[in-house]
Amino acid sequence: MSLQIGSKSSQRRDAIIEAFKSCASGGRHVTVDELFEEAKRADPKIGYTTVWRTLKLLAGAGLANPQKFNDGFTRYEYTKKEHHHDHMICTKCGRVEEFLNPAVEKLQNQVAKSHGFTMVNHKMELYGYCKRCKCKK
Amino acid sequence: MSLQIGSKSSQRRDAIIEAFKSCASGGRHVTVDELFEEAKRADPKIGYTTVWRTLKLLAGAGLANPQKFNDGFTRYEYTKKEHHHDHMICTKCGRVEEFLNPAVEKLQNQVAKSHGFTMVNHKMELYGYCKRCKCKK
DNA sequence: CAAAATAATGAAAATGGGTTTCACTTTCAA
DNA sequence: TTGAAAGTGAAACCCATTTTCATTATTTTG
Repeated sequence: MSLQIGSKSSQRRDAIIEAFKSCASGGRHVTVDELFEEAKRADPKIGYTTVWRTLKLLAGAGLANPQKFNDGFTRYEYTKKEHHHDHMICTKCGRVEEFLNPAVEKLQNQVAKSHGFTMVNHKMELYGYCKRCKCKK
Repeated sequence: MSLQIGSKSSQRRDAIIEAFKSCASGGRHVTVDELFEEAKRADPKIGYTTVWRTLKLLAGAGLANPQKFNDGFTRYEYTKKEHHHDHMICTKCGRVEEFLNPAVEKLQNQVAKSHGFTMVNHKMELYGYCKRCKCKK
């Protein structure tokens, strides 16, 4: 039930991972602080550093994916799935939606190739107003 | 000859803008520090803060475009041209190449629309090895 | 042209997210 | 049981960015 990451188990770490899973399962992209707040509800003694370290560990293990958008914060998404995807970020409410468009992916490869560029990675972000916010505006 | 930005002219500012133009004209994406170094060659008394402020002013005036890639630095590109473009970043030598692919742009709009998203802005970055670095690897 | 008003400047300090340190605690294997 | 190894958290550190403030340069005004 507890994800083995280091060589020793730890209730705190488990709690953080649990919190991360429940917090980020809906596809949410959480910041360290957000997860810290969430984890404190399970155990108020948990410190920021441990949350940060746990996210690093998860990222190292391929279970969390760090993303940097334009607001300066590093956000982590839960990656049970391994498939690549891109992001749509609502600049009003902060909502992040994921999407994957094979045609875009293919085009990116073509563009890279035509420039003699060996692409190992890429990133695409659409900024604007999500379905909900576009009305309220 | 000197770009009027504030309400008073300033030799320092002019020198910084000159440096930026020569520095970034080749399409280079310069950091504040890089421009600072360059500007000091024109006038050693120029301070970092003034360079930073001038870049802010230029950005506000639409003459410089701030970009954040994955290395933590803000880079400014010179925008005489208003057209949008995306970036290919070599993770080895740091070289940044610009490109624009109309098909990609069109697809991005389609993707956004199909998600009920009103896109006001977007960003695409390809990370990998540029023509030069791919061989040396 | 002198003096007052206003803008620009740069050194230094503050900010803030991220990362490391270190003394202390917990876990686990022998 | 016990001590070596891993985990923890508070505090310190890092470092690009931003703000502050006393000083300097430029412009305006009398």
